[in-house]
Amino acid sequence: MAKFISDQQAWEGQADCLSCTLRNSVLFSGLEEKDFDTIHQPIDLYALPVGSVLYRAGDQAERMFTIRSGVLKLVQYLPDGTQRIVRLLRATDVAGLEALLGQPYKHDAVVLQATEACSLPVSVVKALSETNPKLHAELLRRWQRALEEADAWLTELSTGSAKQRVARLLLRLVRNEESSECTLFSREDMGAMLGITTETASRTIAEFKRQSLLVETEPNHFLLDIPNLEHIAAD
Amino acid sequence: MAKFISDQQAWEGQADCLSCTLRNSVLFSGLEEKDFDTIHQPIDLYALPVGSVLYRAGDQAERMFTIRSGVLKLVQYLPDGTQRIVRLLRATDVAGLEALLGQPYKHDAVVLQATEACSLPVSVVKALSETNPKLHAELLRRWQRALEEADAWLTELSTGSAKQRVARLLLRLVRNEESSECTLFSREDMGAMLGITTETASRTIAEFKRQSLLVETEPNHFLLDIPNLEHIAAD
DNA sequence: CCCGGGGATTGAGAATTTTCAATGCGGGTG
DNA sequence: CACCCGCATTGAAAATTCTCAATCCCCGGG
Repeated sequence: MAKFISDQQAWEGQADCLSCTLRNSVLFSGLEEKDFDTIHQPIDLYALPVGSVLYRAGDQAERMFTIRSGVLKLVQYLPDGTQRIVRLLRATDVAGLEALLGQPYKHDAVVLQATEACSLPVSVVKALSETNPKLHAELLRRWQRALEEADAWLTELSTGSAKQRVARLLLRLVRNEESSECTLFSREDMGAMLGITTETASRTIAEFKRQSLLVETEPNHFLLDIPNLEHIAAD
Repeated sequence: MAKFISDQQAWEGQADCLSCTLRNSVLFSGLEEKDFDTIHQPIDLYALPVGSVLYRAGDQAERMFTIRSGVLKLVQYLPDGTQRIVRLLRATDVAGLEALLGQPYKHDAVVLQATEACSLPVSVVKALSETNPKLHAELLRRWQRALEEADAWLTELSTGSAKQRVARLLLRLVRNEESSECTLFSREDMGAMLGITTETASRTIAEFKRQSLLVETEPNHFLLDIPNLEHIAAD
C-alpha cells in the first residue's frame, strides 16, 4: 500500500480533504465542496520519519505542506556553517508559503518528531486562493502567524540568560496543550533555537532536572513545573 | 500650512499618489489611474521627528503606513520591561500590515531617523487589494519580506559573539546603498537589536573605531571598512 | 552478552559578557 | 559662561557562557 518516494518519505495515499479530520483548523478550512472540483492535481499524504527533510533552502518551491501531526524545524545556515533554527512547525501549520510567490524555499525543513503532512501543489493553492476569498484570507493569516512567531523568537528566545531562554522555550512547548508534559529536542537543536551552545543547553536542562523543574516521566518526556519555570523566565 | 496633529507629528498635506516619486517601488506601484477613483478617504503625508511614535503595540490598527524616507524601529517588550527591537523600517517599507487582518498593532513603531510617511486607511488598502491583483500580490511580497527580515535577524544578528553581531549589523546598514557610509543608532538601540547590553555595544563600536574599521566622517556618521568587517562577521 | 556509536552530561579553564560605577563629552539653558 | 542632562566611553570585578575534553549512558548489532 505504502509507496516509497525515497528511503525517507513514505507515501500514504491521496488525501481526502473533504473528510479531513483537521478540516476546521487547516489551511483549506474555508473551502467549499465545489472548490474541490477545481483541484486536478492530487494532494498527497506523506509520513515522514525523524530526520527526514521535507525540502531544502534554495530548492525550487513547487509545493506547500500542511502539517497534520509531528514537529519540523526550519533551519537557516550562517556562512560559517553553524545552523540556526528560526521556527518550529506543528499540527495545522503551513510549510513553504514562499512557494506562493515563486521564490525558492528559504529554509531546510527537517523532521524533529514523526510527521504527517499533506503536500499541496502551489498551482492548486494559487488557483483556489484567487477564487476563494476565505482561503486567501487564511493565507494572509498564516503569513502573519509566522511573522509573530519569528518576532517572539527574537524577543523571548534570543534575549536574556540561557536559563531564561530555556525556561521560555519549555513553556512555549506546552502552551495551548492540555497537559504540561512535552517531549524535548536534542540539546544541539535546543541550542540552535536559543542561540546558545549544546553544552549550555545540556547544563541548563540538567540543572532544571535536579531542581525538579522538569520531571522525566518517560524517557525524554518531561512534566514541567510551570509556575516556577515562569518565575525563572520572567526574571 | 503644516497643521499639527500632535506636538510630535506634523501633517504635511494629502499625498498625490499619482505623481509620487516612489511610485515604482511603493506598495501602490501596481495601481492604475482608475484605481485612485475608488480612494475616497484621504491619504495623508506626515513628517515625523526623531523619537515620535507612529503607533503603539496593542493599539487598534486602522491605518497602514508607507515609509517614504527615514528609519523606524519596531519594538516589543518583555514582561520585565526590557525592550527588543525586532525590525527596522526604511524607505518603501510598509508598517502595520497586521491592520489588514483586523489585528491590533504588534509593536511600538518609533522614529529613529526623521521620517516621512504616507498614512493609508486600512479600508482603502483592503478595498483596493480586493479588486487589484497587483496590489494584492505586492502585499504578500511585503509580508514575506518582513518574514525574511525577521529570520535574518535571528540568524545574523542574534547569533555569535558581540563583535560578529555588531559587524553584521553595520554591513546590513550599508547593503544596497551606493556609499559605504551610514548613520549609527544609539548604543542602547544597537544593544536592543543585537540582544547585548548597551555597554557591550559601546565597547565594540569604540574598538572598531580604534581599529579604523569605522571612520567618523561627520558626527555620528561613519565610513565602513567593508572587507575587514566582513572578515569579522564571518568568523 | 559484549561492544561500538551517538547523544547527554560534567569538569575546568579561558574568553566573553554583564554589572555597577565613574568619567568624559557636547549641546542647550538659565 | 557655567551648569546640566543625556549619552558614550571606560574600568574592574563578577557572572555567565564557551571551549575542549573526558566520561557516562543507553541502545542496537553482532
